[in-house]
Amino acid sequence: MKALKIPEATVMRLSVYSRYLSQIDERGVTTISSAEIADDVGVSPAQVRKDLAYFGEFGTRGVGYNVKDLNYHIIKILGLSTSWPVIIAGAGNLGTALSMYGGFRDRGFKIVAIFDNDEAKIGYKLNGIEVYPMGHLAEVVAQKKVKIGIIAVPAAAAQEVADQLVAAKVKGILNFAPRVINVPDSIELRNVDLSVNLEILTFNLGYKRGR
Amino acid sequence: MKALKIPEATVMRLSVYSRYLSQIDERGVTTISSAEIADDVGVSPAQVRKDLAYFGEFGTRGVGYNVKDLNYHIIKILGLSTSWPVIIAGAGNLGTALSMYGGFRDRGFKIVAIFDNDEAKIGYKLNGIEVYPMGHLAEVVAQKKVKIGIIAVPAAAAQEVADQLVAAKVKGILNFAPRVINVPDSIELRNVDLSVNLEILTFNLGYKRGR
DNA sequence: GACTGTGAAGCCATTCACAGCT
DNA sequence: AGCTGTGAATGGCTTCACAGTC
Repeated sequence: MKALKIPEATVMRLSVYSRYLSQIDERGVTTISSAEIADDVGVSPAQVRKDLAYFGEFGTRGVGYNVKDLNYHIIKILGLSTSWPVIIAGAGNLGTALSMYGGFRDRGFKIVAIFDNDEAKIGYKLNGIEVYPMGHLAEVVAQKKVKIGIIAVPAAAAQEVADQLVAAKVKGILNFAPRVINVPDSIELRNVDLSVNLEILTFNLGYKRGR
Repeated sequence: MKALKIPEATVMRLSVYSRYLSQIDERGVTTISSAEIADDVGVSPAQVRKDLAYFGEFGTRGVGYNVKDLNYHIIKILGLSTSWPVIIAGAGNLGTALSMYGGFRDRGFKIVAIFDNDEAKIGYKLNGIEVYPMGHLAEVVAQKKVKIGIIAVPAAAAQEVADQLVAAKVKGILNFAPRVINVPDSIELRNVDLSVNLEILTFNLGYKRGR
């Protein structure tokens, strides 16, 4: 149970399991089996058990898992036991939507500031979060101990903003701009290209007729 | 070149290659090698060639690939040669952001309608796209020959909206609500959970110190 | 000489199947 | 009896290495 290499797919599923456990916890379910989890989130029962086995033993043989307890452990594994301050670069539609997105808040992320170059937007509050000029980025990151930055600017500005985030010493970047950006290896970069997902959909619709 | 099983990872990368090729095409680059593509998008050269090999031979040995030509073929493979009419369920922040997202339009997707239950929003135009009441969903889908629906409603309403999309006979659904939803096997469903991506980031920040 | 296309090898993730608990 | 935890087997994706072509 040491820090072996954890497949990224496993981490992704843990995140999904956790949200699922929160759901059923709200409904008052106290115990659940790997088979039920698997069924509801769409994976195999062995997969669920293997994923958890990377991190320890959380179940009871013959019984299953305690919902609250398992969720607590997964949240801890994912590093979500403490709240993460996050900033968003770009106060356009996507940046605004992300700043109001409940799914972040529910999971321990707190958007502490938004940055934009548009004079007209600066100083205003979006959903209670102040919009600062891009020039203040490094200052706010340092002051609020921000480790994660979200890029929600147009593709053309993405690399420049990424450079500023790196200079401001964030540790991780979530990039929503549909552009390949470069950062040092020491920075965790994840790209969320929204149209990639639509394109996989169109590919599948056209291609796998016989499944 | 029959319809073998294509790895989803391959399709995802093709989408990325295509966007990358569009980028360098704009800069006037006419020829490119698998090594350069690989380097810039962050995969191995052999990977690039294998991905393309599933669909044919698009390069010239000793030379490389013609940028425009290769991009044309990938776009065709992804099913993007013709424009896809798409609808969005949910006129909240996320729905609005998605309706204005340039990344969709650039790739051949056309948002033709938005649906919401909020009386106040109905009839208005968001970025030139009319907002209809949810009740009109099936009608608009049929009339505009919509094959793809995007779910951008709160988690609590996601399953109900999914059911309506299925009833309206869309073929594919892109779900942005952070909730597990169920649809018949014949429907292509893809989930984009925005916080999953942040959570993989926090996991990596906490876990893989020694990489 | 340079770079693609591809069988073979290697590696990693998922599934199987059963021992181990409760 | 039921369900977890896990070594072994399987399957699939990625990398290697080189033959083929320009």
